[in-house]
Amino acid sequence: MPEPAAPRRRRKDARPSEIADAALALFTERGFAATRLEDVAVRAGVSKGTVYIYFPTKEDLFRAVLRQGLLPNLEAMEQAVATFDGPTPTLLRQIADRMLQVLDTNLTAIPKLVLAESGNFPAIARMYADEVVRRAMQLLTGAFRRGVERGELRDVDVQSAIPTFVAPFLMLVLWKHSLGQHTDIAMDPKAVMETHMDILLRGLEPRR
Amino acid sequence: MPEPAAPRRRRKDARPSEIADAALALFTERGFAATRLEDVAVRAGVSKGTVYIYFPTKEDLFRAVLRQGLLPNLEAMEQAVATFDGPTPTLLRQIADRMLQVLDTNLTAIPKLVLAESGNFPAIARMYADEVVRRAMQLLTGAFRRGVERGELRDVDVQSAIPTFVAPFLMLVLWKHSLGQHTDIAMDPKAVMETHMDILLRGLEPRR
Amino acid sequence: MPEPAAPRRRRKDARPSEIADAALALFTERGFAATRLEDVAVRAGVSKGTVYIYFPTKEDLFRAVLRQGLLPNLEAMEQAVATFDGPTPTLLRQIADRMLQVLDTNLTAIPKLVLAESGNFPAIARMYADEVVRRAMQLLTGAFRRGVERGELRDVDVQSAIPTFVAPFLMLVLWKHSLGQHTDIAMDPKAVMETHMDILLRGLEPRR
Amino acid sequence: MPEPAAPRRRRKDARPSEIADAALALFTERGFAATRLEDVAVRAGVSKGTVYIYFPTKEDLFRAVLRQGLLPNLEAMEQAVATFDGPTPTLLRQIADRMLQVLDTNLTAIPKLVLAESGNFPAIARMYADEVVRRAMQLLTGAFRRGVERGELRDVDVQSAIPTFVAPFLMLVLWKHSLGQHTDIAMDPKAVMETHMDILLRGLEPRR
DNA sequence: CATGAATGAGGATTCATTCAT
DNA sequence: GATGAATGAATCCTCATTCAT
Repeated sequence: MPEPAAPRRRRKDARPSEIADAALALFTERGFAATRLEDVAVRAGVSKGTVYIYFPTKEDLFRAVLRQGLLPNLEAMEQAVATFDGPTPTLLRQIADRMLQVLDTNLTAIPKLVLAESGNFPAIARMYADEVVRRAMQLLTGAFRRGVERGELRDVDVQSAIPTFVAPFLMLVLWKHSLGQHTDIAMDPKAVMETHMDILLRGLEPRR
Repeated sequence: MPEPAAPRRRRKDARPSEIADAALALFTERGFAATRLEDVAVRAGVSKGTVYIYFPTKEDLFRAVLRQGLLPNLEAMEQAVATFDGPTPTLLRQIADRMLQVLDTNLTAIPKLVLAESGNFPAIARMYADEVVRRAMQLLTGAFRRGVERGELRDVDVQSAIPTFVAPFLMLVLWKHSLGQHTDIAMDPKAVMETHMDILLRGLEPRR
Repeated sequence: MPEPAAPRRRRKDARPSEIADAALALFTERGFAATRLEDVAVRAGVSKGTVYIYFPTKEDLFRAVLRQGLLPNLEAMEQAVATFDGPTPTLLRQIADRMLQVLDTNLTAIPKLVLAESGNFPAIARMYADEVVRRAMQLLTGAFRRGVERGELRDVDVQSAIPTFVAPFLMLVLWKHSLGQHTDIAMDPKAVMETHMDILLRGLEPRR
Repeated sequence: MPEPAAPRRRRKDARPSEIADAALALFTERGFAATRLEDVAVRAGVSKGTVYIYFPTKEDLFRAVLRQGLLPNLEAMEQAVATFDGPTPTLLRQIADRMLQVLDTNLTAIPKLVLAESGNFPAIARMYADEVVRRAMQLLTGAFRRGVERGELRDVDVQSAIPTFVAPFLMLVLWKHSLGQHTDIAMDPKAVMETHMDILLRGLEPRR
């Protein structure tokens, strides 16, 4: 029968998201299994028990972490694409710029996390594939098709072209959260994306 | 009363690599922390104790897993590039083909593993970055530079162009070992690489 | 701007006993250790913190639970026996009837509780044995002895005969709070006590 | 990553039942919830982990504890009753004697345990009620009916008479494992059962 | 060499208890 | 007084590691 006491903070109800933020950082850094709930608590500035007030299990915390902040961005992009009106190459550049901005965000930790843990959480993998990957692909497929239809892009197999477009971005994202932390190999996001778009758009230029 | 000779185990020395293979598969699937030594043992068809005969600790097993099989391939490629003699676009296509072959290999599990665990094993991350990534980049940088010098490729920032070249392959590799297992979203490696090379080479074509 | 008087809580001082009642019910059902203070609070319709206003620790609550309601009944019986004036068999029947009435009371939960927790609370076990069991035995011993002296009961070893008299009642009490909740095996208290008294009194009839 | 070692015993495969014995003792003494697995381990002379080799969860251990040794005794008694051939009062005395022997056994701990935990384990309560209580009642009902039919016992409501017969025994059993441990109130099993059978059999004597 | 029973440190989870509001 | 968010000791359970056979 315990009996001690202790101080306490008392910060509004930002608690849950503070905890989820801390968890996202640690899960990304160490992986889900290797992260101790106590470390999450410490990083969020609360006690172990407090984490359990908001998240019944470690897995629930994991789910909450993934829920926060992916869809919003995707929706914004979908909106932007749907309402865009100029030439497709410009649209693609805009998307690339947007990605570059997201790179500075801690949201980029999520893909690495999903990738690393998909084997342990099939349900989450499925959810992510369906809700995020599929939608992102549709978004891009739409943009590409638009370009082809308007005669602004060469008539390639749109479906297969998507990876060429996104892969470098994904690579930057993963690099940032893995090897990039441990080596001095240069990987300048801005330069990479610029060169990438240069090559890609030239490679998609319609034949004269 | 003599006993019939019991059929003893064959290939006693294949043991270590059998164990490492099993470990690679499980580490990739579940991550290092979430994989139990016992499961590795079962998958390798040996007992828990036997694993310890060959690998003093779980981390040693991890290191052994990573050691097997990456360098050899890289060296072969370096050789191929060094001795290649035709036009650079052809060289790049050959490299891409080679990558496509590697995709069917269980070696592709390694990048995912390194990516997922780099946070927990900085030394390994460093090693991988230096021994594999750096070398691969030099290899490709060399090929690109050769193309530029021979007037077969446009004069782009070679350093920054590498990601555009490799990222789709990396993406296929990671997809195969993560979300690809849990969704029916199509991702045909052959088609992807073909379209990719098509766009890339066209995008790198020197101006006429 | 005056606010309408909010309907405040009535019976502020009924609180402690309401809480003790809730605790008795839950302790009996699940045992002391398996009962969470929070559940007691919920059942009593108050908050966790409120329980602590009245009972400094869980163990204090336990003690309070046991204190309520045992002695009063015992005293009443002692009084009844002391003042009874008719034939002893009738006295014994009256005692049995009284027991039967107590059976409908939630007081019967206490014996089960004491029984289950005596290992964890030796002090309470001792208290219960001395204050309740011993007194009850004296009470009954007195009644039996009176019967023997008045020639209304056979001359048996009074001390050893008590269990024969009370055990069926104890059994009904325990049954009610344990297996009786989970089976459809019939156990009709009235019939049992009737048959019991019939056998017992006949068995104690003095020889002609 | 732990790394220590430790000595080890190596006692045949009595392990499981040794552990179950230790658990029975502690569960009875303190209750299921209040017993720590570690204490069971210590008492059984093994380590915490070893308990889990044989019993996946604490609840499984609980079930195993209950399984051991109840039915065998019941079956033996059923056998004895079925083959008995003399006068019914003698049969009843034999049953009582047998109970008295069981009293010295640690099997008597089980009823207390079931009683205390039935609220937390309804399934077990049901099982115990059906497999043990019901069978025991049938056994005794049979014996009583036989007596009535042979004109050796008075024609009472057999069903309701059972409690009068067994309750004192049950009381001795419970007393032994609860208050009996904490008080000096005398409760001599032999004397109690003797007086009990004396009263009971006289009370059941058929009218001349 | 191979085995798998045994060990115990480590981490997830629960809940009695405190205290700012 | 009442509340319930916060705390952290206590406990269940897991699994890397050891070692007698």
